[in-house]
Parts: sequence; C-alpha cells; structure tokens
Amino acid sequence: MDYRAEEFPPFAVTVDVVALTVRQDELHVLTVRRGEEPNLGALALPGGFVRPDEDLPQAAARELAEETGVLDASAYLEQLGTYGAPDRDPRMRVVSVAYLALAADLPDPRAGGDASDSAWLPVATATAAPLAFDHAAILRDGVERARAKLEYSSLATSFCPPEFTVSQLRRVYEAVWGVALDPRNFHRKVTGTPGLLVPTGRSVVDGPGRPAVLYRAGSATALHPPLTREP
Amino acid sequence: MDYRAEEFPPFAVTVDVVALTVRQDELHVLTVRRGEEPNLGALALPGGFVRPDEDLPQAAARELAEETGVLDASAYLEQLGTYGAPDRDPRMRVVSVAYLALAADLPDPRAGGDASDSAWLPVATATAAPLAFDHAAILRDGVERARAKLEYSSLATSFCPPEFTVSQLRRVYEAVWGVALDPRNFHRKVTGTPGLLVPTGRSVVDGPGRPAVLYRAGSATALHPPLTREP
DNA sequence: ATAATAGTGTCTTTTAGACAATATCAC
DNA sequence: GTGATATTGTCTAAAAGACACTATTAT
Repeated sequence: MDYRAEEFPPFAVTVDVVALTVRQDELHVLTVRRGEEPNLGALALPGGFVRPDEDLPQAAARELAEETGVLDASAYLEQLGTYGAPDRDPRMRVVSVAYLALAADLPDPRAGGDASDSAWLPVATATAAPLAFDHAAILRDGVERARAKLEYSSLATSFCPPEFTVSQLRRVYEAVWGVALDPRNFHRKVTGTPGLLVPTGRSVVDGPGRPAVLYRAGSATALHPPLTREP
Repeated sequence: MDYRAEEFPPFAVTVDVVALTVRQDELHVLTVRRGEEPNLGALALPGGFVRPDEDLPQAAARELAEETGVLDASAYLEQLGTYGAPDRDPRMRVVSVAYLALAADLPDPRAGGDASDSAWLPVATATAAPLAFDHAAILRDGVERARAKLEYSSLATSFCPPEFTVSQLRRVYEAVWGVALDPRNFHRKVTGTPGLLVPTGRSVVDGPGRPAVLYRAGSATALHPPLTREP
C-alpha cells in the first residue's frame, strides 16, 4: 500500500439493484425515472448511497423496498458485481455495488419517493432504451447472470410464489431464456432432480386441463447435470 | 436516494487479490505479511487503496504486479466480489473489491515493498492459518469460484503457460479440484471440445513415455457440456 | 526388455430430446 | 364430446465412465 490510512482517497459508494420478475410470461425489470441531476428524467436502475453503518446487502434490500413498497423477505438477493470506472458519474468518484434481485410477481411500485416514476418494464424495452450512467451494462450483466444461473441452480424457483406448479416453473425458464421448452421433458427433469421440488399433496386447476400438483422449493440449490439452453 | 451528492458519506475503497497458481501439482495462493497496523504481522491477501483516477481492474493488476514483480499480461483477472461489512476494518469504513487472478507458475515474489514478506502458500496451508480482516472469506470464495468455473469454462488454460500438453492441463484440474481424473477420458473430452485446444504440431518429451503434443488455448471459452467434479 | 506416459478404441450406463399415450379438467 | 393442459412411458442419440489396447519414449 502506498497510502496511509489517514490519507485514503475518499469515494462515494452506492448500490444499484437489477430487480427481475416474470409478468405475463415475460421478463421484467424494475426501473425508475431519475428525479435529480445528473441524467434528470432518464431511465435508471433503483439505487442510492450506502449509509455509513449499513451493510451492502442491507442497503440493496432497503433500496429495493423503497421502490417496490414491499420489504419482500422472499426476494432472492445476490451481489452481481461492482462498477467503478473513474468517469462513470460526472459529479465525483462513485463506486457502485450492483445487486441482482429475483422475486415472484410483485405489485406495481408505489408512487412518491425520490424516483419521480418507477415501473416494471419488459427487459427488451429497458435494454433498448437509453439508461443513466452505466446502468445499461449493469442491466445486461444482471440479465445474463440470471440466464446463466437458471442452467445449473434452483434459482428459477425464486421467480415463483411459495407454492407453484411445474408449468409455472417452466414458464419462468421460457420467459428468462426466451425459448420454448418441451413440457414433458421439463417435467421429467425437474421432478427427477432430488430435493429440488417438494410436493405439497395439493393440486390446482387453472383453466381447462388436468389439475397440476403444487410444489414448494426443496433444499437442493444445484442442478446436476444442468438444464441447457443450447443443444 | 436520501442523500444529496454533496452530502455523500465518504468510504475508503480498496482492492484485494486472490492470486492462484499451480506449483508442484498443488494449488497455491499469493499471500503477504502485513507491514503495518492493524493486524501487523498477520497473513493477508495482497491489496491496497484504489487511487483516485484508477479503474478497479487496473488497481488489482497494479497490486498484483507490485507483489509478484511481474506485470504479467497473460494473467487472467476477474472480479470476485465486494466485501463491505461496516466493521471489517477497525480504522474506518472500507469497501474492498476482490479480484481473482489465475496465472501459470510465476517466479517467487520479490522482496521489499510495503509487504514485509510475501510468498506463494499452498491453499490448504493458507486456509488453515488465521488471515487478516475478512480475507479468509475472500480466499474461500476465490478458491470456490475457480473450482466452479473449471467445470464449464476454459479457465484451466489460464493456469498453463502459452503452450502446454493435455497432461499439464489435467494436472491443473487435479490440483484445483483435489481429485484424480482418468487421463484417457480427460484427453478425449478436452481434445473433442471444438475450439478449446489448438495443436501446435510440435511435441515434447518429459521423462519416459510417448511424447505429448503441444497445444495452445483456442478461442472457446465455454465447455458444453461441462466437465463435472462429482458423478 | 521393462516401466512409464500418451493416445485410441470399445463397451456400458446415463441422460437429453423427440414424441406417443393416458389422465383430468372447462366448455 | 371436444379441446386444453398435466403426467407417464417409450424410443433414440449423445455423452460419461470404465477400461483394454496400441504408440513411443527413458532406463
């Protein structure tokens, strides 16, 4: 180290959240319209400064809760990466720790707060729009992380409510990956993975067709072997 | 955001590097002995403050070069994660961005510098020793990341010199995973993955036995399907 | 010649992927 | 009944794992 502790260069540290959910069989991301400069009025990811005595995941959960109005303990939260290019914020040197949040379909964001407007947007819409700062790169990385992790982990269940059917889980995969999966092979794969799904014993009917068995997520976190996107 | 830009709480930002290499068929990590308080004399990962106009990967590469004495452009560097618990450094609020570096067997670290002593230690030795700050967790995460990525990526070639044999590559897997692999099936797997290995046309003899063909790393970065640790 | 390592071929088991067939609902 | 969705079963192709066998070197 070439600096002594008393002479450390001060940085601002923020968290930004890529919050994903599946609505109407389509992957959506939580976005805000910036209520202040710079980039006033631009589309952005929810986020803000980390408080002096706050842990990083705690800050991410707080920012997410402030936007959704729901402190959803069921939401999955993992660190995505840290973005710290010297010029990423024109005001000062800001290092942002990005988090990836996955949740079952949440209610629409509440009004008010710093963000003058926040909403769930289809990911395709958000990636096509200009985003503030380097949020386009963060969003791209977050979506890619989610897509990759569905292959070899039980992460898809984080997009589902506490109890769900195999069809619901399959529709999550189809929405996140943007592909169609064979319902029969998918069913065999996920029900055949030990510890992934726990049957509740109950079934639900939704429209026509045979009732589907309700499952809860099991203790398994890894898929061995993985589900693959490409053949 | 509840803070305005002018009122942001100042943080110190550091980088820490988990530098891994394979020496004598064993996974090693680069460690330093701290030359100052706190934790003076304790074993730690190399790292230091990010400079005001320096990018994060650049800071990690600089710290690595300062310890190894070699600015090895061939070293693989990826962000591992960010560690920012409010009490992780007793002096002040420090957020550390950890990087994972993988390299072919490098020379022993040079003497001098802030770190009074730095050396390549077997990972088993380093994880058993008490490390400064939260470096034990960072090291554990780095090793686990490397282990996991060998499964589905071409990352193992980063542990090899520019030209290497299939045996060398296999010994990397065996050292990192701590398992024995069947040389014949391994050979078939890696040579059968398109774009992973490019034959140089030359061979090398090393001790008794048939000469081994020399390869360079190809353009493939993913292993589809993956090599699995557990059956 | 013997031992050691590199590389090829073969067999079995597992799993993915295609898809037929059955079960149970709404209408 | 008809159509839709859920679930099970069957077949085929690809790949992993076990391992016999050949190739080429040092000693």
